[in-house]
Amino acid sequence: MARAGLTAERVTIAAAELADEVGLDQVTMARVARRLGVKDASLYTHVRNLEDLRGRIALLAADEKTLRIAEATAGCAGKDALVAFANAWREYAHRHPGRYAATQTPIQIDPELAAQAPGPRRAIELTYGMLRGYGLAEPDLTDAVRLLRSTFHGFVALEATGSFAHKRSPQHSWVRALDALHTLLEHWPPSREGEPS
Amino acid sequence: MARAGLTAERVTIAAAELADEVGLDQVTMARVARRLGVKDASLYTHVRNLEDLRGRIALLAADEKTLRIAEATAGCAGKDALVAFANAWREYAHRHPGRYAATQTPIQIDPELAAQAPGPRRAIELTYGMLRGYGLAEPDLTDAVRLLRSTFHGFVALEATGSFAHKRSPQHSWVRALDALHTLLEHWPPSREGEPS
DNA sequence: GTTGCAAACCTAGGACCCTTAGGTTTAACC
DNA sequence: GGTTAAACCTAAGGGTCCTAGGTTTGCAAC
Repeated sequence: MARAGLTAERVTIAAAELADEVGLDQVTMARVARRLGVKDASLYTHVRNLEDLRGRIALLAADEKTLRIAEATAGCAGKDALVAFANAWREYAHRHPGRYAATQTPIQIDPELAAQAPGPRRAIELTYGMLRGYGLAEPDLTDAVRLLRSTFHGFVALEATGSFAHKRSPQHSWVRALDALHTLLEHWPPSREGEPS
Repeated sequence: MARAGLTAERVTIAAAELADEVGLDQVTMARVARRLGVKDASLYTHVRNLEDLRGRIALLAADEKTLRIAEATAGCAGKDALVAFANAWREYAHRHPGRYAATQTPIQIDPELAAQAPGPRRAIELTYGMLRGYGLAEPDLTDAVRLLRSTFHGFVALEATGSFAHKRSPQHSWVRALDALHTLLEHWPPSREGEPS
């Protein structure tokens, strides 16, 4: 019988495809093995266990998402960059719900493996770069980055759980949210640190 | 042997406690049963299956969170209301990570059961009420509500997954995010609907 | 108090999954 | 061709979910 020619990466990709198709919690060793035409025990040569596999999906997703954002924002600045960044983020989450869900799990990722992944570091650079035009300085810059990431992630997460009732299209609210965030970045409130609250 | 006197509600509460202690994905029929001093098969008299139980945890959490927010915002207005609302949200997520995580699962909740839960409806009322002072009209009001919910949820979700590196305390960023959102609500950008984009 | 009954709880068991241990086959290299 | 490391397998133990069907319990009505 011809050998399947597996590798940790191919197993991860199969698992990621499965996650997008049937949901992350339906990603099981047995199911991934069946998709690859292999017995489940054979996967343990390439992947430590199910938790490790989930972590690998998360890292793959982070890398892919970062890449999409980098492509989308290349050459943009100001509000164009903000919109491109945000739309790339949301599109990735829509297109790959299972992969995206994997990024939401509390971290249990092998640190050694994570160190090799370029995604997270690059994502930070991209985000800070996108905000360069708004003229913020630390620590406001970090606060603004966190606010943006929170809003982007929160929006797609709520969308995914069906938390937006149907009155108004999420797409409309999304566009308006980006308008609002742009305005906010242009009028970032001055810090009152040190003052009595 | 004395009967345990279970009910769907008591099973749900035991499961919710377990979720907070060991994580939502560790909440298993067998484990809940052990905690209640009962065989796992016995739980099926009160709860349809594991998915149903998860849905019940989510509804419980939604109700509890809404209640905390209602208590916290009672008598507040303007920025005070915003801050009280947001802090109550975040504190609930911190204090009950497992319950909170349950609210993030894609909905598969029994509609009949969900209809009985007062949480979601009340939460919407509270959120709109909190924004009353900012003088927004529909559809901006809905967009603003969605933006706030996205940011609140996104922030605590990213916090929970350890996505904020340790450079700056999340608490600082949170306070600044609330400042920023308050400013934003006071200067909500005018709609340009109908204009060419 | 006795009887009846509905619900609570149990045992038994099948199907699936995760993971380890150890054997066999493949492919590549000397 | 022979050696070797890795890929892949079978076998098996233990855990989980859930159903089917039997007991027991506690209440309520006679």
